Amino acid sequence: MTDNYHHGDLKNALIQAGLAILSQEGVQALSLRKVAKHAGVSHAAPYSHFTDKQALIAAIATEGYKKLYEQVSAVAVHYQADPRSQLIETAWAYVQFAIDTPDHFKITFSGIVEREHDYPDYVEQAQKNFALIVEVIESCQRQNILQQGDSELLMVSIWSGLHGLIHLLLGNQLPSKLLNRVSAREILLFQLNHFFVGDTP
Amino acid sequence: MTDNYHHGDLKNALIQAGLAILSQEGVQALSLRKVAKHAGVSHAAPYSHFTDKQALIAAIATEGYKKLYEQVSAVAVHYQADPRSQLIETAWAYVQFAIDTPDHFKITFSGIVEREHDYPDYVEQAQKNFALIVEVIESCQRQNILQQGDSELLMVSIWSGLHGLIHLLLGNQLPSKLLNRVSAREILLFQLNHFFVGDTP
DNA sequence: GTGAAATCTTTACACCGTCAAGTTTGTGGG
DNA sequence: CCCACAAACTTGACGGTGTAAAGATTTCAC
Repeated sequence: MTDNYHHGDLKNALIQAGLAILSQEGVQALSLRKVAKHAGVSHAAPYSHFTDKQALIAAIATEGYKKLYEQVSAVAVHYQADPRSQLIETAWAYVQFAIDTPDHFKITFSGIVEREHDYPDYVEQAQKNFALIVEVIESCQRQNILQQGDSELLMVSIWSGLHGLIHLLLGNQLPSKLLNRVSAREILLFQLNHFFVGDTP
Repeated sequence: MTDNYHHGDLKNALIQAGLAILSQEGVQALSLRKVAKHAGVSHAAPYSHFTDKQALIAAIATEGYKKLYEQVSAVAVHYQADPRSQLIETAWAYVQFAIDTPDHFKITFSGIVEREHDYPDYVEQAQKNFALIVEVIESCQRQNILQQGDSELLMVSIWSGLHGLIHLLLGNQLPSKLLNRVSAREILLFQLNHFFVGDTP
């Protein structure tokens, strides 16, 4: 083995290299050639494992969903006994993931998927995350902490608020005037409060 | 005048060319060279009017904010007498802008602005839009349709829901199962209802 | 062991952003 | 009037990018 051929687990190494570049130089700097160089491999080597740059991005995005699921589900288990805290803290886990690794978050939710059939792994992980949040919401509904009715509609509404907050935060589109006054967590709590029964305006 | 030099209003022509490419081929295909060719000009000509590709994008984004302001303020005036409808319809105008010209919307809200000082026009238009929505919300507060208190905090919460919904819509990240059941407008109304006083869960 | 399949390299091409130098055009001061 | 100067635009070049094709090397099934 000349150390040049048959890296061993290049596919995964490329994903990890992509993540490293993503966290060090941001999403703008993520290129196939740079990923390849970072993995110590020729610039066309990635094409043995990914049909496309899109495919690499999809794999990185899938990884993002997996990591997000780990963190969110851990929080969900921890607050199992208290559905209200469970909803708040799982939502907060989303925000934290976005703040900690903004570029990974951006890629994960950048909407790479035009045709869902192209990246089944990605779709699977997305649905898994979706289902997890729906479960949290349904457990809130069972305890009458959230209103009864279409849990997916409720989920999308709450999820939208979450995503919008993150998107505005990462895009520097919230007036710093406001951010000096209230923290991201306070905004999140303020948002969520409008959905809880009883805590209404 | 050989028709080659001194185009007349190249700066604006480049922005329009960018918008054309954006609507025809999407944000991925937007390149300086293609914009230049589309305007019938050499590939380096844009550098006489924009320091950067970023600067062109900022100009296009600024244009997006202007167009958005026109549409939203027109709706705001139309529903002046009814603050509740005013909030609903201005929010819906946002969603429509995003659905009608998704790539222009994406660029406008892609968070190009790292240093706010770089593109003062962009920041100005952003703040103008922000202020407009805050006004709508404050007029709702005056009529006790929305809760009293920090209007900017309230605005950011509602705005987050709006942006999140749009982001998930444009990113194809809402389950089609749900979208077959409820329309984007119904999701928006469902969201907004949680903020109105009296219409509480 | 041998041939086929998988993995990786090399080469090549078109496109991209950007810079430097040169060319053309409009303009204002003498 | 004209001419120097500034602004607007072209040309050419550089390094980087995605990706396709062809060749080299290794592994693996038979």
